[in-house]
Amino acid sequence: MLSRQFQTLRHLQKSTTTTHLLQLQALILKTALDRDEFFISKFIQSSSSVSIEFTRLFFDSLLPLDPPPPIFAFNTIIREYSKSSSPLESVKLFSQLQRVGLKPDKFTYPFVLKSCGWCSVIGVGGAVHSLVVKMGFDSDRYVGNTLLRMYSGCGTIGFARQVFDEMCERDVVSWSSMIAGYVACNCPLDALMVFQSMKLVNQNPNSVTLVSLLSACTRLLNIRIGTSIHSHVIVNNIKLDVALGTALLEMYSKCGRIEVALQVFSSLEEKNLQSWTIMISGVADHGRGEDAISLFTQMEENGLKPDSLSFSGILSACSHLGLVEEGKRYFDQMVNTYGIKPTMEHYGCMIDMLGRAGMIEEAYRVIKSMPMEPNSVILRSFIGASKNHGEVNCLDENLRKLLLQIEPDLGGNYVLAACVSSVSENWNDVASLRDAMKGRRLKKAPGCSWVEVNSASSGEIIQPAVG
DNA sequence: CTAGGGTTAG
Repeated sequence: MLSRQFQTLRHLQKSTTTTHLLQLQALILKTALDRDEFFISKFIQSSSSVSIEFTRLFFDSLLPLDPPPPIFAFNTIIREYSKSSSPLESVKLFSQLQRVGLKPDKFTYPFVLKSCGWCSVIGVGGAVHSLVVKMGFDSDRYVGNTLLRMYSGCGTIGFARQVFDEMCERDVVSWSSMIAGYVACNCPLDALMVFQSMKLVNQNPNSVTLVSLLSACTRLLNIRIGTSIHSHVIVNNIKLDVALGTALLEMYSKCGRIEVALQVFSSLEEKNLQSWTIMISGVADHGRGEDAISLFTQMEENGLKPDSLSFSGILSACSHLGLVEEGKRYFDQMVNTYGIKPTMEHYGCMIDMLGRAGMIEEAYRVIKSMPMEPNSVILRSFIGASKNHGEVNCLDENLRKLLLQIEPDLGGNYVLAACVSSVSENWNDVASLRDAMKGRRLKKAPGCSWVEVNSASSGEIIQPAVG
């Protein structure tokens, strides 16, 4: 029997089509392997990489059996669905297993909760949470940690925090998940405060924790804490893997230390698409367009395929450096060679680039060719360029109106609109400008509400003081 | 005879 299983599984490894899989299914039925719990799970696991749909058909054919498929088989297919493009199927299977009289175990919950977080279905996730508590699985660390992630994946960080606070034991994963959750919902200061508590209970951060902390520093533009994390890495001999290295070079780059970022970048043993892209955007943001182009070429030579964000970096470099021909070439390459659909940001770079170069008509043609309505950044850039190049007379009035319509609360837009409006209109009249803005509350620039603490003993990760 | 949780660009 064992050799038969082995043989069938080896066939499975070679299977690439559903026809092969159907032949295998016939074989399984003939040899009664569908009664073998161990085999079924292995089969589900391997065949779902070929086709999850087929795997489901196979699994459904087992459902009417008596006894029903073992919980292990359910867990396996639920896990496979949580990794697939239709994670909601794992939720359906979760209720189905209860309908055939089986009880979810401590492995079932993490898989189904992962799907809930992925699909952002807080309703289902909450229901599963109640079940977790009712069945007494809330003391399981894995279950607790996936609950936390489910809530933060659903954008409900308060619930995530509540799960975290009520956990009876927290490990480094719980702390890292909580910190990552705060970073993801754009509360980097809360992330640092969680880390402060983490130090108080003597829980050591690992490299995953540090990646999230660096991300928090990047958002706060806090080079001091970022640097202290770097020294912690060096003092504690923590390996600079791709994730940590990329987070570190991003922190330096976004905080204006482009030279240090380049140093970290070149010291990385392994670089992935993200490392290259962040480095390219970094030098581009520092006005070093030639370096961006050279890095982009090196990246392609290293066999990496640029994605949508890589092109954002290189296009913004072209725009800042006024490299119109290169920019057009990259845009064309993106669409025609790599088949990437341009986003608002890509169009923004092109329009900005053409506008700065005084190619107003061509920039206008790009706006008209966009499949979506231009956003305020693009409109401001284009209207500003028209003004700077003295081409306000042929400006499309609709674009000017559109800007005030989609972003009526930004005062500067009225100034810009007034500058490019024809004299016959009354935008230049202060009274009517005030009238147009009546009742509008203008946006204030965000301020920094906290003060740094100055204590940089090496290896010690410093903390912000909350003001 | 088997399985589970956390990380990076906007």
